[in-house]
Amino acid sequence: MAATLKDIAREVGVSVTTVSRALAGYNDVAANTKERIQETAVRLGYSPNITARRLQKQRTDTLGFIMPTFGPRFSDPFFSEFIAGIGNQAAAHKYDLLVSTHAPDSEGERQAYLQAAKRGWVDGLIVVRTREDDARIQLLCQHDFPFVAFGRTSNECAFPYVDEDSAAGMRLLVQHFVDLGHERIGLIAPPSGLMFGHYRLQSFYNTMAENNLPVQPDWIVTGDMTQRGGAEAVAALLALDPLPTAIIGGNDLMAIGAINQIQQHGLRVGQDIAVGGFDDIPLSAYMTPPLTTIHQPIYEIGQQTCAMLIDVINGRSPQDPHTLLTPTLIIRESSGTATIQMEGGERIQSN
Amino acid sequence: MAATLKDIAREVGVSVTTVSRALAGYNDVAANTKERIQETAVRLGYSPNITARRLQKQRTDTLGFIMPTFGPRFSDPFFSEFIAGIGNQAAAHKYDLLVSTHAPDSEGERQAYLQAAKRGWVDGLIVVRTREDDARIQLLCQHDFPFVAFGRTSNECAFPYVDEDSAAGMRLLVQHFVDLGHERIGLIAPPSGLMFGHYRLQSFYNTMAENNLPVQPDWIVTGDMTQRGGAEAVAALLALDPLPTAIIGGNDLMAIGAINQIQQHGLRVGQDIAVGGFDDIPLSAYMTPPLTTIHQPIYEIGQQTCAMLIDVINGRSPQDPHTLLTPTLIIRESSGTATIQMEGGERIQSN
DNA sequence: TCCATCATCCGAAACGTTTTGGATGATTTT
DNA sequence: AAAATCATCCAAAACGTTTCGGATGATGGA
Repeated sequence: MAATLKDIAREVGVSVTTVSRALAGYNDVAANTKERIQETAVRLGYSPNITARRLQKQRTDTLGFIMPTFGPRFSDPFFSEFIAGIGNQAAAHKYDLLVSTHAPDSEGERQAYLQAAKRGWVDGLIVVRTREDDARIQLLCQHDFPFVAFGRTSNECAFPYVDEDSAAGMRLLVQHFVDLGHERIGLIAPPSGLMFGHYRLQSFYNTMAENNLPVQPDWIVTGDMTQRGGAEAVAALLALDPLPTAIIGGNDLMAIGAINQIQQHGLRVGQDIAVGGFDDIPLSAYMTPPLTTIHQPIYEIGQQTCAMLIDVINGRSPQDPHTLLTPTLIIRESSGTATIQMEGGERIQSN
Repeated sequence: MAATLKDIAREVGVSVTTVSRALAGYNDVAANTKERIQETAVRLGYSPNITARRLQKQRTDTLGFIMPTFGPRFSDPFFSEFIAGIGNQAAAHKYDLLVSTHAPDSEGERQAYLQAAKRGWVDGLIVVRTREDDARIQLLCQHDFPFVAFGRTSNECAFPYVDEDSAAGMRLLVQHFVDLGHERIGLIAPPSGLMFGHYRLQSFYNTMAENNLPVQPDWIVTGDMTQRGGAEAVAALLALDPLPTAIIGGNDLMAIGAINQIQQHGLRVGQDIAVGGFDDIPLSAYMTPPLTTIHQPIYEIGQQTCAMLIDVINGRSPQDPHTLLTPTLIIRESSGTATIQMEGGERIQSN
């Protein structure tokens, strides 16, 4: 149906080789033949068969991204923004983006990574939500398959990554609350096993300790990164006596779920209980009260991760392929600066 | 590097053809040769080269999805859920999913569809957020390229689609408010040109008319489908005198933005002003107050659209490839049933 | 004994591209 | 006039797979 090089060659009365070289811009084709070839190509609506080209070039010009989704029904705004970031960057470098979804640590996920690591599916992979002792990363390292991760891991193998400095982010947030006079701070932690959760948890303990504040085990609960998870997890915190005066959500979604529950309990967020989150998803500014949170430039992270992967694929890996992004604290009303500040706390500004 | 059919053939001492046929399960290969071939394939870690297979079979086993994104920074939870829906369905049928992002109606988008319509990139496309007189659909129809749309359009060409019955959804919502006693209802409409916005707008007018309620032109404003857009657009409504007593957001994101602004103005949502949305994104249940909205089963829509596309690609197109999903009304506190109901309004239940 | 049938195998072509390593004349240089 | 250079072209191989149309030899029936 669609025109091929052979069709053009026949039409112009020249060999397939010449057509190929003319269209590719080589200079060993006479100006006027080149012109005739180009004219015919346009007339016939020629467009190269990408599959054939890929077979010949032994590369797919395609990047892979396997979304870790919890359950079929899911909707984390993180991913649409992240995909937009890698997608646009990929397109800018003439790469396609192949997306598939699998439950984290499932057999299906393992299979997907295994298939990807075999030659011919994609040229490289982007890995997100790294886990402690991450089986995916181990597998890719073993197969020497090009990939870049968003997030670090505890595996020993060296690999390129982009990561946000979770520890710094948590420190900003905890210190913000401590400076406002809070001493009992609850944490809705991400599920254990997630690397960034690990960093955040550690940093939570550390920052509290630096301020000579004790941490009750009861103050730490775990949620599954969804609003529902946040709402469910915060119940345990609201049952404590004395109540925590501040609660940190492991991500904005959980913080939003927590806010909802706190308000259902008749407590005022930002006055009775301060709340903070992580991510600065677009919605966080439109909560009532607006959510204090740690800003993550998700789109840019996607771009950088993708750009680094393309470098790796083309052998242009930089000497230190590790980017650690410094997060910023976005102070909004949910941390209650308006009220508590008057009691003598000093306001911390981010930059 | 990776093993090919030829490697196995050499190892076993048999032809490439035989290896291919043995592995494909044909019955013209002796049982014991088949066994030796399989054993060797495993030992060599053989996995077929997908590109070569695609070239030979003249199909890519890949579906395409071009996300219409407004601006680089964007994050509509709709898309992560929708992608999960089509992605899982595609995987179930051994299809890959190619994703790219383009601004709606941009030249880049046109190019992307043009390239896709040429043979060899993907086997079929999924089109979302259909527009009135949709250039993408026109182009695909012209090229006779397989696709399924989520949403209808005003183009005359016939094509398969899945759509939600926007008119019915809007009717449910408006009638709900009317039944609660509201007469001045504001609408933050989706940008003009979007087909579902068109249906919703028409249905808004119709339902108001059916209830013998006038509609002031001032009551209709337009937002860009983001929280920010909703917040900005609602300002015009809040400047009216008399104020609308109910406001409908063209989607949940805009409704949430509107709620935020209404509360900033010192008005109580659900008491002073009722608010409704569209989509029932997971977050809508966790607003304060929780958002009354029209539920869209986005994940299922993704699945159905994808399943239909696969049917179309394989020539199994059903006689009537048009699915219209009936939406349901989810009543929550933002429509103020708790208070206004006491004034005599009758409560409408969804099912 | 001869022919048909059957089980098993394989050569070659095909998919559409890129690339290698020249070939062919014409033009320039010596 | 011979040799070197140059511009232009192309045949064939290669990428790895599937499939078409037999080929081969063994087995069965007549």
